[in-house]
Amino acid sequence: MSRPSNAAHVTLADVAAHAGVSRATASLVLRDTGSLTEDTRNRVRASMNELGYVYHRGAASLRASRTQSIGVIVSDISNGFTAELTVGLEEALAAAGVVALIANTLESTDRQELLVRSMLERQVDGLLIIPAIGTTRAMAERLSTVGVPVVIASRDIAVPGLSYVGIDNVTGGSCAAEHLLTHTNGPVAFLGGFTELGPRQDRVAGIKRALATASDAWLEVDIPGPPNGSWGLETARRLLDDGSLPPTIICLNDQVAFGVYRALREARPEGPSPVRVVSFDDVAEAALWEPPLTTIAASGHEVGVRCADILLGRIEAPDGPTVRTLITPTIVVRESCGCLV
Amino acid sequence: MSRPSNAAHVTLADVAAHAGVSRATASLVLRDTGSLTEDTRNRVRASMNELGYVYHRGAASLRASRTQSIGVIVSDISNGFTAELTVGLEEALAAAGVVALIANTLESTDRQELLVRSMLERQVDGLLIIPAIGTTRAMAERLSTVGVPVVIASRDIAVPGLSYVGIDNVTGGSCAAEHLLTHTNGPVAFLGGFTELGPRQDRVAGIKRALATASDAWLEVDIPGPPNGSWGLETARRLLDDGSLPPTIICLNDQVAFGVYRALREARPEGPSPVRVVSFDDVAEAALWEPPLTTIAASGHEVGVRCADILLGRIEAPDGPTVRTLITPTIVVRESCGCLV
DNA sequence: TCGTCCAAGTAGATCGATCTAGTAGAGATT
DNA sequence: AATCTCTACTAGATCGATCTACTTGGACGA
Repeated sequence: MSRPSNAAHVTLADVAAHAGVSRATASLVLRDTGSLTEDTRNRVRASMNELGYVYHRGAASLRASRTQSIGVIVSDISNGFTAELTVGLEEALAAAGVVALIANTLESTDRQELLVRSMLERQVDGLLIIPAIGTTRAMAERLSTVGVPVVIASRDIAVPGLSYVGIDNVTGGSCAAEHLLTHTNGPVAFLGGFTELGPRQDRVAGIKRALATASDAWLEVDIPGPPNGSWGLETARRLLDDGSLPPTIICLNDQVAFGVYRALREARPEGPSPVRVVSFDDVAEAALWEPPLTTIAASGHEVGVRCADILLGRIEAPDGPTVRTLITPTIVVRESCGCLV
Repeated sequence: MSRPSNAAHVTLADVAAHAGVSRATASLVLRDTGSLTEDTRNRVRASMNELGYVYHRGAASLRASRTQSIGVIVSDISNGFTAELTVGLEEALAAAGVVALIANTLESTDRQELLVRSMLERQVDGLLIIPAIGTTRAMAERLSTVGVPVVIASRDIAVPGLSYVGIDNVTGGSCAAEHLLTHTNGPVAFLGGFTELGPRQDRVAGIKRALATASDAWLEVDIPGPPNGSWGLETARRLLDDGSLPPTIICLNDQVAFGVYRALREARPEGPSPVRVVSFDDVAEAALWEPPLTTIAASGHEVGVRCADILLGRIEAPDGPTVRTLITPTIVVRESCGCLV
């Protein structure tokens, strides 16, 4: 190979000199614009390959208006829904030749502010944020003045100037409750989720709305908590000890439901419990669980694609309107709700 | 608020003028170097705040050697181990003031090449890559000439000039098999994983090594496949139909094990099967599963931290040696292996 | 033959920070 | 008094691409 890898740094000027054209012409080749003969383009491209030229986007961003990148700041990438969202986003952005640069706040608002700064320093063309817990309205308002389009995902903070894409959790919640009402009644529990976040608030609101239509069912237990299996396990254990766990349970997500089932098995090792459980998310394990979980599925992928569409649109037309989109979830009926047994 | 948000763009020159100093001085304040009075620093910082100055890293990267960012290119961010790895990495980098820019190849080598390019165009100070399936040695060799330190994680491609951090899967495999040998014998199955990837190769190697020490146990079934639950379910169904599923099963990961258990439940709805299963990863659901999974746990977090250390070290000392680190996994004994029942 | 138009390409200023090579002035040393 | 050192600060070149405003040479119409 004739890779001149010891040359400190190959610039467009080097390429231009090698190809016998001016820097301006080489630049036109890079951006596939201007009127140049195909022969010139090929010669320049050949020189780029031969010299191992690497585009210097920082230098370009001094004059060009776009960097073909958007910043993605998520609260927790290890959350399955979030991961799925970024995949949908990246797929949709790839078609437009835009790269997503992802970073994690780990639910720290300090880190969130730092990452927003950092992304803006890198001249991203747009910003997608899943706000960390504790993000205040003031912080969100500041985002509307950063100079690039911003989309908030998953956790709603309604602020003028910011677009929002999320799941219609009110419908999700009522959907869960309505399904249970078709074949059960009595006290209902809702377990998990942080009260300061939209998803829990909306799901509970939807559940209450649905239960209000029935005279013989009511939300008796409503306990907030972390959205994971170990919290679900501990909490269900405690309620079982008290004898205060209703036989109808709606869990914030599948993870909490897994924990609840573990507690039920500990309490009754001899066989399945007669509880009815509905949860949210439909992670991969939900279908494999014993019993297979009835769960409210929402497509993170779809949310991601929608975010990409909005961002690309607003980058194209910065004065366009901000958008609010809710993706409607669907119920996946399996066995945990009790109706197929 | 006195936010002059309509000003097109605030530059260091504007800040300097506002604070009554030169651009050079303002730059020294930014970088916290040089000898300046505390009074001058404060005055400049006040001007930055007042004018809403945003650092332009692209411009800086024309002259400065560092961008305080490293590119992270992963094959699939929705994989729990990968997500955990990025979290460890980001935590360790944050302490050094370095930002990780993460992107997903979705297991496409084309996209991988594109993302490597894109990261280099952005002048990242280092690169962490979990190679996509199908990454050739030639591709990896090209990575050693990119001019910044590169660390390969998880999927080993031994190439001079590249560092590697991964899990000691040979030990993991032999550990799984040795544990099973303490209370079972006969035919063993290994299910899942792509043959072209190191993790499967190494785990099988470790298993074979351990089984070789026993006269009454052997690897009878060895089927590669995607590392997910639905493949595990289908494959176990097929083997059960054939009557060729050994009662001792090692699964590539917990997901595959979940699928296998689903198939077992379908086949014997009346109660638990007498199989012994060990898998890898110890995802959150493993402890909640019925039966709780015995699994080989490896810390993605630890791998991420180690990668950060190596990258930061090599950025500091570019001529330092490349490093190869293996993190030793540990077995988490629960009930699926049959020994606690 | 002249003027116009167009395709193909270029020179040089420019973006915003950083770096080099200084300067001015105060205090210490001989 | 002359020299040296040190602190605090600065002018101007510079990084690598892009953009504006040209030039050049040929084709075409009248």
